[in-house]
Amino acid sequence: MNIGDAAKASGVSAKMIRYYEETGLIPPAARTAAGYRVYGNQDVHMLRFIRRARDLGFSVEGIRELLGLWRDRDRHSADVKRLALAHVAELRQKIRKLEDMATTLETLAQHCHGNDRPDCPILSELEAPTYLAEEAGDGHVRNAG
Amino acid sequence: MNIGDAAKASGVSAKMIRYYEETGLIPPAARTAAGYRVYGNQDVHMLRFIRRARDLGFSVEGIRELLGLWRDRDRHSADVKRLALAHVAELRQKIRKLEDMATTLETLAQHCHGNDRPDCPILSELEAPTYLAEEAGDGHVRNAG
DNA sequence: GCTTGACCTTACCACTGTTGGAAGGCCCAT
DNA sequence: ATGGGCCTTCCAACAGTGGTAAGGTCAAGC
Repeated sequence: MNIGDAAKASGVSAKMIRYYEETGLIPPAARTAAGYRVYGNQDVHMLRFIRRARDLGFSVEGIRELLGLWRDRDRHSADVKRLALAHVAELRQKIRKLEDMATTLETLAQHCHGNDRPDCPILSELEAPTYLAEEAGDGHVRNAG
Repeated sequence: MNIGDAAKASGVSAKMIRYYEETGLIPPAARTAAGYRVYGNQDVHMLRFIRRARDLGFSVEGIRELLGLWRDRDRHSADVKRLALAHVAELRQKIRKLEDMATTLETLAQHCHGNDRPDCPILSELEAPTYLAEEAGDGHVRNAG
């Protein structure tokens, strides 16, 4: 199977397959005399595994660890679980951050008349934080002059 | 004021200030005879504006529009609001995606014994989707086998 | 056997936003 | 004039993907 077929079968683009090989995420594929990469069903299986891990938001590094566990028949499911839960924690943290942004902005937008006048609390906020105020705990310089 | 002072005063790193100038987000700074960039209070003001917009998750492109509106004394607050709300929608979409990932993974992890045995539903899932099924739309479980 | 076209190869560039470093110039204080 | 700290530009890197160029290869048709 050539790379194009493997790509179709796995849902990972040929581009990405080469990239994963180059960065060592997957072992180098066998080659034909002409230099074409050759893949078997086992490889497609692995590629699919990778794609699903990516769909779950794992980074390439995370996937690397996951793959190691996957290949290790003597793995402990505790290790897999730990990896997954750590990733969930990361995800949740990102979500929290994004939600803070969204709610702040939404509150601001609610207070914006949204008409043809120029005055807008969103811009005011960006000029000088009021709602945001003390986000990163660096004290209170608060527009000293 | 040199770039270092402007950086400290605005919370945008000197590196980033140069980058923003290079990419046209901000106008080229005035220069001394020696080529040093020179900034005034107005510039620091703008830099702070940018930093806050970034803190709210706006992309550089979004900030570019925001800045345009900010500078436009004849702006309509409706335009600002529209921009902000569009960004909120993007944010919420990202959040939803992330949340889907997190809950899926969490569910999987709950079913994982997390012991020293190798069998683990997380890896099984990555091998062949069951919970995930059709990722982007309805989360219909298809365990037809 | 030759052409065509689809596919493959490597090797770059772009994007997004930020950080880091290197090599050298400038400014201020001493 | 020397030293330290700031400034300058350029180059690389991160993650991950898309794109493009220039060329080789394979399978088919005529």
